[in-house]
Amino acid sequence: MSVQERKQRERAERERLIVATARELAEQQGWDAVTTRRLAERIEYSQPVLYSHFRGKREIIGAVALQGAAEMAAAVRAATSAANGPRERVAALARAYLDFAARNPAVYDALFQLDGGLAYAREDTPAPLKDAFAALLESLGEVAGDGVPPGLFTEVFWASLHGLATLSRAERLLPEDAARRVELLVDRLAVV
Amino acid sequence: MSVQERKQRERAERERLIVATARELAEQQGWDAVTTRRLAERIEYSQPVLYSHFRGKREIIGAVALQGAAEMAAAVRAATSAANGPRERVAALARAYLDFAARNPAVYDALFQLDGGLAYAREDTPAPLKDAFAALLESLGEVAGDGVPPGLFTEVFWASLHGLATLSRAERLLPEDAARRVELLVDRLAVV
DNA sequence: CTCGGATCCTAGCACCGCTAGACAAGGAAG
DNA sequence: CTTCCTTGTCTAGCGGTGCTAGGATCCGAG
Repeated sequence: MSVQERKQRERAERERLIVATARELAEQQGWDAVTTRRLAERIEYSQPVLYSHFRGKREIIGAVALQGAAEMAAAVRAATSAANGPRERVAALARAYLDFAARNPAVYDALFQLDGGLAYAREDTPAPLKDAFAALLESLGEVAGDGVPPGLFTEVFWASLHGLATLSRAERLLPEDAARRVELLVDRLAVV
Repeated sequence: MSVQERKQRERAERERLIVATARELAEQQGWDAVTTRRLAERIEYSQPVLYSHFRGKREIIGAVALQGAAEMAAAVRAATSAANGPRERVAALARAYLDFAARNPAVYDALFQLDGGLAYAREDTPAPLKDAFAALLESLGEVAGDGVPPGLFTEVFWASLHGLATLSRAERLLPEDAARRVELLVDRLAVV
């Protein structure tokens, strides 16, 4: 039995290697550069090995996305728990979110721009995604304002952050005003 | 000379055909289905003809984007000019923007999701793009609030709309709350 | 020691964006 | 009228993509 266990362990280890390598490659050269050939070469296996772990490239993107969702949730919680008062907590959340998106563009793309084959905003949404949304909701819910459902408010605030994240990275906004945009957004949206 | 003029006219006409066909194909089956082969087949010319009009696929996307920018600007202006009062004008703008994005997903992608080789938020930004931003600014500037630069406010409001547009189309938001999200956004961001 | 299943690789498919080079049409020059 | 040359278009092909069929090899079980 021990032999099978070892093999399973090795298999899981290789799967981690695939995901980590895909993420690394995407972060270095963009997702376009993550081809099955290059990925296979980097992990020092042949292409078909990838398909024994994942159905296809899409699932690999999805795996990176799930990893990223967990990290983003952690980053957001770390930032909010270090802040005092609802207003400052929301500002910290916004900064942490945008900072995560800017520092991990490939992961952010995997989460929200590319098709990783994941279901969002549904019952069968994977746990890490639900939890990332929950992390936002924890701090945003307390500034939703009277009569506004926390979930609805979180969706709006999140969408605004997402818009800022994607448009500024695509160089469609003036780069020098980034901080002031966040200030304005928090000031207006959050009810304190 | 008349012969050359006729040829120029025919050339311009064919270029319009290429852009229109690319847009149509993208709207029907998504941009992934817009391959140079399929596009060439649809316009009943061979592939290289495309490259005598555009540098490559990216430039074709850019051409669709410019066309879309003009239409979006017109749609936004039509909606705002029919509304009374700043608050209602902004609400009409938001609805028109999101409606345009929902009705023309491929064009919206060409504008803001894909790489069409266009420069944004710069001096050499093509006129239609500048004008589309101007169309937003005309109505949003009057609700920026004291001490907030209209351009900055427009960027934030636009980013929020963009976030709502992309996330809802990617099915990352609850579909039934679309209208309430817009209400909330306008209520909070606009100073009336 | 042999057998059989698991594991992995080579080779290849159909498609992609893009381009070199052949070829035909048509006006200009002799 | 013939020749030439430009202009326009096409066929064919290059190197790449995601993905897979089928053969080889390894290794534990009996």
